[in-house]
Amino acid sequence: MVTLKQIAEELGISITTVSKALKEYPDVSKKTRKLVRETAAMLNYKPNSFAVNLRTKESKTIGLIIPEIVHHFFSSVIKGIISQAEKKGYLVITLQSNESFELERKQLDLLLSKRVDGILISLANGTADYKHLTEIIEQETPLVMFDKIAKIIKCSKVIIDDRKAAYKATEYLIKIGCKRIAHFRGPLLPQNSIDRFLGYKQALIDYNISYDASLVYINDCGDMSFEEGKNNARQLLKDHKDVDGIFINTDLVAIGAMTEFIKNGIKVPEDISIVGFSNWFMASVISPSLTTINQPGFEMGKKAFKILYKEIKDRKNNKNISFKEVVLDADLIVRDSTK
Amino acid sequence: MVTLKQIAEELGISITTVSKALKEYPDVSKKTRKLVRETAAMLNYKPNSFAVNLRTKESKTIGLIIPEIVHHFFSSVIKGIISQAEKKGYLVITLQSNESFELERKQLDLLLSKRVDGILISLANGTADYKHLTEIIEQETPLVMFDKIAKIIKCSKVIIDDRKAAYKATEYLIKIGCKRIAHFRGPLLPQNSIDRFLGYKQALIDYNISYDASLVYINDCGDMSFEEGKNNARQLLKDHKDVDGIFINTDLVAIGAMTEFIKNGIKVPEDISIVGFSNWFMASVISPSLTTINQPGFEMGKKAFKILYKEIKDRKNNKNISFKEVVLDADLIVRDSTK
DNA sequence: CGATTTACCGAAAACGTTTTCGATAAAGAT
DNA sequence: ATCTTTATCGAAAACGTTTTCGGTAAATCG
Repeated sequence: MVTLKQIAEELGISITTVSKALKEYPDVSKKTRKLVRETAAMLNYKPNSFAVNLRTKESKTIGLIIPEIVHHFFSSVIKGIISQAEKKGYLVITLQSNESFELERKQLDLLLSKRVDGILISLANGTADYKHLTEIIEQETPLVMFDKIAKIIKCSKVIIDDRKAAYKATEYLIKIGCKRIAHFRGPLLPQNSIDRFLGYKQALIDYNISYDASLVYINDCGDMSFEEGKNNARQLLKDHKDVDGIFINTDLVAIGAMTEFIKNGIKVPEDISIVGFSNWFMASVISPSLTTINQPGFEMGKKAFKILYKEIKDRKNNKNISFKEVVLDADLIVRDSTK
Repeated sequence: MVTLKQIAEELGISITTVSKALKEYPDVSKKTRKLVRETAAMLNYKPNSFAVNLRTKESKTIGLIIPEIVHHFFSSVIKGIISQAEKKGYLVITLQSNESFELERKQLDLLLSKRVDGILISLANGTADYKHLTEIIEQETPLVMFDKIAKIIKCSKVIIDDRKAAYKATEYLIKIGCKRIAHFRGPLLPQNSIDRFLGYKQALIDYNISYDASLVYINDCGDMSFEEGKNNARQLLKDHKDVDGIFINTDLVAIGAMTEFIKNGIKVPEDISIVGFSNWFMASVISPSLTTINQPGFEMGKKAFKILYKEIKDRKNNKNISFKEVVLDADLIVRDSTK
């Protein structure tokens, strides 16, 4: 591997001058600058990033922790982050927490010891203790959270308004005439599930429909989502034959449920209207196509990186940083699963 | 950030001894070793990886280039790679080529200038020029290719036997009694599409069914896969009403096609048997469930990293490395879309 | 008791860059 | 001719490790 030293020796000048020539310093003559550039190109010189990192104390690398890679929404986010990072000359190291708090903490430690310039994270479902996050902030490593966040933590965040989106979904069901509306919700812990549930509940209340806890079914939204959807649908048919609308936490669960309804001779949307959540691409493709909330993963990833980038830059220039909280639009997309 | 120097000063000993104590060198007494460990823990010392990298000339980081992140198969591969890399203390930087040759080359350059310890790559569809790959090998950076590979390049590879798998799929259609078997193939370039087509053709020949080029339809397998499946199915119904079996390059296309058949009153599998490729998780979930070839993405990722890891280690110890070519099993999974 | 081994420690070089600060020579000003 | 400015360059320190190579003191041996 060719170094500055070798270029310097080749030309009989100092390392300093070579370095400066390559970095457009004003105190090196046009002639030597040209000369240096040419021989650098000739020798196929590439700066040793290890040395640059050590010297400049930054690696132009950020860390990313997500709960699960094999997931349409999260892989969209990753794509958004990487595409935006690339534009700014940053690379991204991806790790996954597998929805485990312990792993999440470990991965965070890993990233810190690698001294990434900043960290993007979407929390695991189980994360309720935030010490590992506050430590990062105290260490002055820029941190921005997205989608699955902890509201208490003082850092930038980019999210959708889950509550509002759920409200919109439920409100739509009400407006098309549904009287008895069930909800398949996610796990008890992540804020998103809670917010979606609260949005659902609020809409009912605002439109004078009494809230009935027995109409709320829980699922994990894990690997077995589709099956869970089917199971919940089956159970619902037993418990409440009068339900005419369901707002479901996740598209895949919704599709599972819809499949089960159709299999049992229940017509969608004639007998039951269904609204999902995510706008997973299969939602537009199945039959009947699924009315759902669009969760803009790609945009979320882009925005999250942009904010992180600004914080990294500001920190570098000793500007005081102010935390941002961006709420992305999550629109209702009406399709054929609602009448 | 606390350094070796600070620990040394705290204890009134040399940096050397601190470093050695932390790394279990034999020539430091139990007492000082204990002392050093304790104060290091107390001060929350973390080695500066930039300095370590520079000194040891390795970053414990590998690069990964894939054509597309938002894709079930590839995200499974990523997951396999990351999970395995983590076990060995490696982090992975992910980039995507977006199926563009130009981008692929650029990303490769990026990784090289970051001096990753090794590179994993799955080629873009358009890649036909391999200079950028041979350059890496000449630079002695370990490289292993997976799934979408270039056979000519001298490096380790992990793949499935696309041809054999396609043969199995087609053979199965023949054995269950299909007489007129169509094929929806992928683009002309990547070796996988070619091999799957060749496997299809070979099976026909071996079982004395004449190959009819008009029964082969092409699709891009891009974002519009589902639509392509529908379109091809529609076209097939116009052109060849006598077809009773189809082997389709990708599950999503297959599902699109199946949807279209069912919509037009063609019964699957009674009228037409369909075999897909990938074993995308929706394949088991739709109705009728899809017979398909299982493409083991997670295992492929794990295996690819394992091989890369060995090459990195061998290179470090100046052992001569021998390239491996691992062919993973890709079994036929029989479900309800074939009679 | 002298010689040799053993146990423990530290000085210093090296990795390759960036950046500060001085030095020199040429050019310009008076 | 002297003084000041400008243009151009390089020495050297620093970033924080790792590792080689001696060196000293204590322990062991004959």
